[in-house]
Amino acid sequence: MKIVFMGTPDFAVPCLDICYENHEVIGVFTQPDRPKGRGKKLAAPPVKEKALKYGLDIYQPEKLKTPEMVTLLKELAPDCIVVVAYGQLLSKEILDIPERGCVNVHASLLPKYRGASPINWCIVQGEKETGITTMYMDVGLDTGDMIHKDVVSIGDDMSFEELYMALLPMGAQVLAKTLDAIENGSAPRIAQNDEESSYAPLLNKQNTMIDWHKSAGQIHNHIRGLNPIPVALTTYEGDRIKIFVSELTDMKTEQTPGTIINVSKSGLDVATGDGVLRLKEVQFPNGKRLAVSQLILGHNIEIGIVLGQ
RNA sequence: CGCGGAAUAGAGCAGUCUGGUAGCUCGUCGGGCUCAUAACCCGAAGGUCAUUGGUUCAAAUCCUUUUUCCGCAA
Repeated sequence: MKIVFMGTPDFAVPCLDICYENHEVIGVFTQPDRPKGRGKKLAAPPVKEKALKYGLDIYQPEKLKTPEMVTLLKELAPDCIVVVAYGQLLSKEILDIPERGCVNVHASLLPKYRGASPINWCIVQGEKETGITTMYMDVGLDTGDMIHKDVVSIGDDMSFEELYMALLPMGAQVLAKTLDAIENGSAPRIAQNDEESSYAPLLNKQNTMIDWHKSAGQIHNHIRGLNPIPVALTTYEGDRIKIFVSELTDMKTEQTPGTIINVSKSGLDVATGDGVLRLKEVQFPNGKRLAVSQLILGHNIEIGIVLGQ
């Protein structure tokens, strides 16, 4: 099939590989280069880097919903448009262009966790399993009819990073299966049950701060679901510190939530709204990400200090 | 040149403001204690104080060049 591929971050790259290997990619759409990092350096999205290696035609429109882009896509005349974490919505006009429809790869078991950060939210909410869903796109946000679904289980201490690495190749596998089915006309159309849907909003600075009044289990999920991006935050004596890894304990306490009740090589034991959570890996300002056993060699962490104040 | 911070032993840090003997906690090595140990005791090795130039009798410390790293903001 002739495919137009739309995608931007790392997660979309293996999907581009699959399209390139099994089909004819006649155009790649990705977000424009943006100033990134500390200086102001212009950085190309990962999908663009890979498309350049393949020598594919690259388009980076600021806005996709323009008459020029619609005309361009009509001229390209793809059989199918594949969208993976592109970052822009497609209008009805564009959705109607490819004869075999527009396919989206989404990193959750739809209709749950529609939206921008499904992988993070699955862990934060303590889900036991998640997966990849492919669907025919419609004008809604991740609301189209589903095609294929693959499931992966989530371990109790699995971090976002680990789950992400598991889903990365899976996305490409499911996409490959889906494209084959579309090509030979055997792709199902399974409507989503909106009653069961939930939404995974983009994570921002507001919801990365740890609320120590929650239970140890909830905070543990929060920390591992945000590790390493965008990472759970709290404060220590006014300094913002990042928390990467935590561990559940059997301990109980009546201390104010956030209070450091013990410091050892094993970690920082912190009181929560329900139970005690042991912090294993943290990062202080100007410092590197450190295991607590390393941290306490040079930092004097005082018992009794209350985090998050 | 978006804003700010940092670079000191293998690791994590103090010392810099106020220039004057290179320090702490770990780790490593040797020895001791112990039924034994990641525990405890004694001892040792290990630094061109990131880099360039300057000021000074004297620079980790003050001024300056470059590089790298971190946080914020995007």
